[in-house]
Amino acid sequence: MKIKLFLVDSHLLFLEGLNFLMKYRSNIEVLHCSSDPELALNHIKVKRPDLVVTDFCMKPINGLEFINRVRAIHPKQKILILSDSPNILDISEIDGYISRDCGIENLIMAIKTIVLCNKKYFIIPHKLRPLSLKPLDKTLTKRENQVVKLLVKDFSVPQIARELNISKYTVETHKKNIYQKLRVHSISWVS
Amino acid sequence: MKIKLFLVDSHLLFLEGLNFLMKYRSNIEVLHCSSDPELALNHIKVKRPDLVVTDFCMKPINGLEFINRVRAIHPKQKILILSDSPNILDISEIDGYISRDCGIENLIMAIKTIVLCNKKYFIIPHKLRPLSLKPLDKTLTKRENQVVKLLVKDFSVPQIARELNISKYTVETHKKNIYQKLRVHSISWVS
DNA sequence: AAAACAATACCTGAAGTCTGGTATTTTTTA
DNA sequence: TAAAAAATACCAGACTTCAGGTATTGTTTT
Repeated sequence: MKIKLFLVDSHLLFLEGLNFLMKYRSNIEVLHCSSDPELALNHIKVKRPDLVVTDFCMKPINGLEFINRVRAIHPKQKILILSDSPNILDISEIDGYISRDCGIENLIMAIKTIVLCNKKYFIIPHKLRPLSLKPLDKTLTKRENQVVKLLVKDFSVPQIARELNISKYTVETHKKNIYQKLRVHSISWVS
Repeated sequence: MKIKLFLVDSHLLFLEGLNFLMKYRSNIEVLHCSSDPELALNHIKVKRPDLVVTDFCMKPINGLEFINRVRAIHPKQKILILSDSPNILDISEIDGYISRDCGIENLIMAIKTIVLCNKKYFIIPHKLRPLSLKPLDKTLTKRENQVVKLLVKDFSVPQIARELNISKYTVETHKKNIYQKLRVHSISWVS
């Protein structure tokens, strides 16, 4: 019985390479492979993978939102984050984290550990800061999402205020709320 | 006659996938494939690829330094940057830039355009800011490199001062010089 | 209709950043 | 050895960030 996988990663080139590796260098089956998390969410309603392997920094929905929405469909779905940057991440919410610096053997090891041994598997790089073991109970609002997207693009508060046609004080409030919700203390922890 | 390539990327998993794709899905030959830029520099002394395809954010030497050192060996070596983050980048120094978001067909197109048509090929994402068309004439000193490495890890000036056992004023001076040399105004333009 | 949520706006103080300086000591290179 | 480069240290002013508030106006949801 083959392990069945979903692959989600905004980096198409990475995704194509990984899909190809899985096909010809492992006995793992890729049920669905997409650079669009929305599309992946549609497919997960009908196909049940053993594991979802996903990037964290994605558009248009970020990793946190993606995880939440996967879990809204299948609450016990196993998820492995495959990323390389400092993320908002609550490690109690996922089944594993592995860096892009790792090799394919390591990834396959992670997948097998999670699916076959029913264990969690973490390789946490220096830049990653798992901030809390409590679930992030609050999700960002529409406006907060707009603000966070500009913040990670390195827009300053006055620039965001101009962009969204609101007061700089409002932007500061949103920023404050975003930090509280995501339990971070600087925007570099997000991007 | 096959196009001969060097692949350099710190993300081993990405590299392995790409190498595999090149082998079985194109008639491009990968002469050397490495996640260690130092190692690649050693090999480029004896093997002459048509094109070096490389990441920009690398350890222990960054993309800028890597390009400089490749050019010190072969001044006319063609170089294609394959990356995904906002970089210090002088586009006049390289032959192409392509994002990881692109597909394999796009990458192959870029490679062929550069090698066979002898043209430059750029797909510049939103986050990338090519800062100057003049070459960066000054390289960072040893100490400045130590500082910049901590800065991109999101260390504050006081933290760096503690880490390196020097005055915060010294760190500020280094930071100022780094910004001037790299022609940036914020550390987020580097990381 | 009442309660909860979302979006807006303003204030303050402590801390940090950035840019403009000056200036000395140590190390490297010509 | 003399000159150049690197590393060190300090100052000030304008500005930004972060965390702590308060408070009003819409918009959903129960």
